[in-house]
Amino acid sequence: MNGASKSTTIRDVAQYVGISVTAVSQILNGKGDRFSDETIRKVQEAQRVLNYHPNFYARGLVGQRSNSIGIVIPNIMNPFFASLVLSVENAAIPKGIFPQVFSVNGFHENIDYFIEQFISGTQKGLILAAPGASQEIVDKLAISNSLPMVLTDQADLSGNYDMVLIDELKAGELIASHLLDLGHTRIAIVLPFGLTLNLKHRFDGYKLAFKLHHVAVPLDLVFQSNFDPSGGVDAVERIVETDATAIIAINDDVAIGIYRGLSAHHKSIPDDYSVVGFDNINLTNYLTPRLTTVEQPIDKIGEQAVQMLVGKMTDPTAEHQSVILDVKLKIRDSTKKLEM
Amino acid sequence: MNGASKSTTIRDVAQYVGISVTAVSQILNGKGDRFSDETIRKVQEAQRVLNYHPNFYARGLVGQRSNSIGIVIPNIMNPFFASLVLSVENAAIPKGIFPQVFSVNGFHENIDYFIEQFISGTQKGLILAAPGASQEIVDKLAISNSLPMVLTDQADLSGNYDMVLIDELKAGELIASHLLDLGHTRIAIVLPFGLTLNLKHRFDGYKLAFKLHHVAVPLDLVFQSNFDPSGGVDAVERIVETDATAIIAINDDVAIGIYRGLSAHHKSIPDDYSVVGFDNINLTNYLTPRLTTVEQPIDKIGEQAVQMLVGKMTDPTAEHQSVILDVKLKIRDSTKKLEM
DNA sequence: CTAATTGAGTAAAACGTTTTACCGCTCCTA
DNA sequence: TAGGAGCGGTAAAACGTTTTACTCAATTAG
Repeated sequence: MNGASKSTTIRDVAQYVGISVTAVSQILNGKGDRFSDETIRKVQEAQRVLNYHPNFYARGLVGQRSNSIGIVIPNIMNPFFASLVLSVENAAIPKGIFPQVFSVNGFHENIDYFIEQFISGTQKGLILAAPGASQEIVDKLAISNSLPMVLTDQADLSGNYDMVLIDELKAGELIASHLLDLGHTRIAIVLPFGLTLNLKHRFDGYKLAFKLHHVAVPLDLVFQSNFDPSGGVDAVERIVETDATAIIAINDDVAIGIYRGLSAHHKSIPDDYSVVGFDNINLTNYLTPRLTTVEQPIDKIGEQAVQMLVGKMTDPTAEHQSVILDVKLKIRDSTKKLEM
Repeated sequence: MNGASKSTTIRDVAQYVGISVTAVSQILNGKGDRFSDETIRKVQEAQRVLNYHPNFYARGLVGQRSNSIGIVIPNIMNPFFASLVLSVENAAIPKGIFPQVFSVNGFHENIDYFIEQFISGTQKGLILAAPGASQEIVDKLAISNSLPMVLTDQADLSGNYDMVLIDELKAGELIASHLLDLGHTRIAIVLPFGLTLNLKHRFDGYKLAFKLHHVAVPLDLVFQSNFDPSGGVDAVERIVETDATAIIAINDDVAIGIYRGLSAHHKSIPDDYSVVGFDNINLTNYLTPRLTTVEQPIDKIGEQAVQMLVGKMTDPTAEHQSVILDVKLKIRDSTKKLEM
């Protein structure tokens, strides 16, 4: 099966130099001050000549620590999660911590496997950004190895976890208020099929804004669809049958689909419909018209998550805490005053 | 430092059940047919009660294999690489192989660290999709641990590697021919700053098409820019100063920037400019107008890469081979006949 | 001249598994 | 009733490190 010849071990280099294994280990780990310069030199040379690389597993086995954290995301194709990964990397790598990405995608059946094989064991901590993950899975991850863990993009009421969240209520209110201020009252809302806790909060924010504006919440204009551009296209098919004049998308990806759907119906944004997205992914600035959307402070999210995780790793007994980050409405060209 | 108490080992389980370590190991690995149902049951229960999880390192140390392969990508934000990851996952996971993503992003300085700590050691093989990676890095990865490796999106002339490539020459020719057939001759070409080998081939394809159409290659219309949407915007600033009537982008991401740039200049696609992308990322179907682009058979790429890697892993002495996959031009709404 | 110190190095335990080779018992078959 | 076959199980080696506790000689201090 394994045709490759055994790779060189520390014993080989010890033998090559004519010295003990201990010495080699110490020297190669920078703890060999007490050895003679001559010996040190010879060991280093031997390492090069023999192309010796310490075995990852052996090393892990003895010193139980690694400096790697994991980040679990549901879908690598969603630009929001891609930026989240990037932001975590930016925060962690300068600290000497190396994140490893676990993109769970469709493979929910395999999450157990991931947990068993990779996450617990190799990772010293975990950032979980899997809004779809069931409580069961979350608990399993946490309990399975008392792994320090930070939840993000995912609220949890149990109080058992550290979390970094955004102010969903405010976000929802900002969006709806903006449209209401522009004179829209018949506002369609495109949601995914299952509402996670944070989306419920956002929805509460919408409702609050309507209440404050003394406008009835247009519950007849709430639509459910997939979480990607295709979902936006679908939703438009139903929305054009109504008297809606504005559309709130659950995220920018869906908004992109909405752009497409409206365009196929020869409807103009923002003349016929105002459209609002969520996340402020890179692309939104490149759409025509530029998309009005809510900016998540994604750099801060990554930074906070890493910081909290490190805290948890150094002191696992610390109290659980959560931070709620602020959001901003980026008003661009996809929304405009309703003309009567 | 480490506040967590020692986690339970296989020995604890064995002791709890009152049985040997061997038995526990076998049973838990599904190789315990020969043990009594009663014992099996007790072991499973003990595993649950004690919350036992095999130690990753110990396991890796003894059976030198893992069933994990690595995939190295330059930039997780680029949808093409995101889909590549997805396609590799789709091909690998059903085979029981679990890919791990190494998104190198800006951290070229750290690639050494990645190699030492994670890639060689834990991974049984590597898919390298890092077109920017220097020959030096590629060689280092390969030599450092005689790691089976497959290159993709990256040609290498040394013949030392397995590769899965696409027919860049044909791709280039298809694009240019399509535009030439539509009557365009003043065709702008947007390239990144450094030309990798595969891009050179593609450029050769462009030139071939011009030659076959007896049209001079418009070398004065070759522009260089960043590899992302911002690059497209920049390029447009320069292109609008010329007499170009069509634009070939290096990839869809850049094409999106071109859309934006042209829109800012109140130019219409395809009336004022025909635009062609590359990659056929998901989004291209959702743009308005829908983008004419070249489809990379991304599912096949992932599948091939995994398959070749597995081959290499089972027989590392096998000859190096490369496969070249076919591409297709997806003609959509962003290109049209030049009106005189 | 003895005792303590330093310098350069080593032996062996430990980490937690998997795997190989065995063991003893009971039951069947010739 | 001897000799295999199952059955249910175990002991111990091996994987490649790091780390702890030594050893031995040479030098220095008193």
